[in-house]
Amino acid sequence: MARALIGWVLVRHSAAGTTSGRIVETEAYPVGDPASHAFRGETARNRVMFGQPFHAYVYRIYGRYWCFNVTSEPRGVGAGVLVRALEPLEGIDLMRKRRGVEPVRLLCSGPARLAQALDIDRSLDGRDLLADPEIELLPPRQATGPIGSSRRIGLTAAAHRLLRFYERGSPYVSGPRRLSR
DNA sequence: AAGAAGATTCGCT
DNA sequence: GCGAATCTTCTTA
Repeated sequence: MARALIGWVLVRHSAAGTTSGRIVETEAYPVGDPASHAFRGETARNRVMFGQPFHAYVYRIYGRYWCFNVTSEPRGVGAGVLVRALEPLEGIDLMRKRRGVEPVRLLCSGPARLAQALDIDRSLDGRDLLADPEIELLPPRQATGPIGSSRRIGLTAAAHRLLRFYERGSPYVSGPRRLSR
């Protein structure tokens, strides 16, 4: 599913306006993965991961940022996909205002950056991404380019597995340019 | 009740 | 490349 989500469009409707972007980078956190928040069972934080698929799992990281995930398994099974980067589509000036930076390439190229650009926080945790009025996930509108995979970023546990997926050559992928090749 | 670690980003060297 | 920022969550005592 992490691979399949490349090219889908994440749309955020808020009072300030609409922002959206094409998903160009994801990471999978499957069942049995020691790096997954769901690995040690259900808790107050990760409870959404054990609910229905295609719902938003939003958590705080390092005390200052938010990360957005798409749940991926049926009720009772804890797993999800971290959305790591978007190619900005709508609301670019609003994203600039929220992020405090100008270059389009820096607006959504990282999990916490895209959450800030789309004003995603804990209030969206648990939302149905196929039916919610404020945040929605739409199928690809255009052809998706070739997809690459690599080890995941920033992890200590199970870092060797090829569970990161990205659109090859996209300038909107997180990290240094080599990560998009 | 206290402490350590964390799916990151940014600024400075 | 390195360290700080900053706080929630989970683990251990």
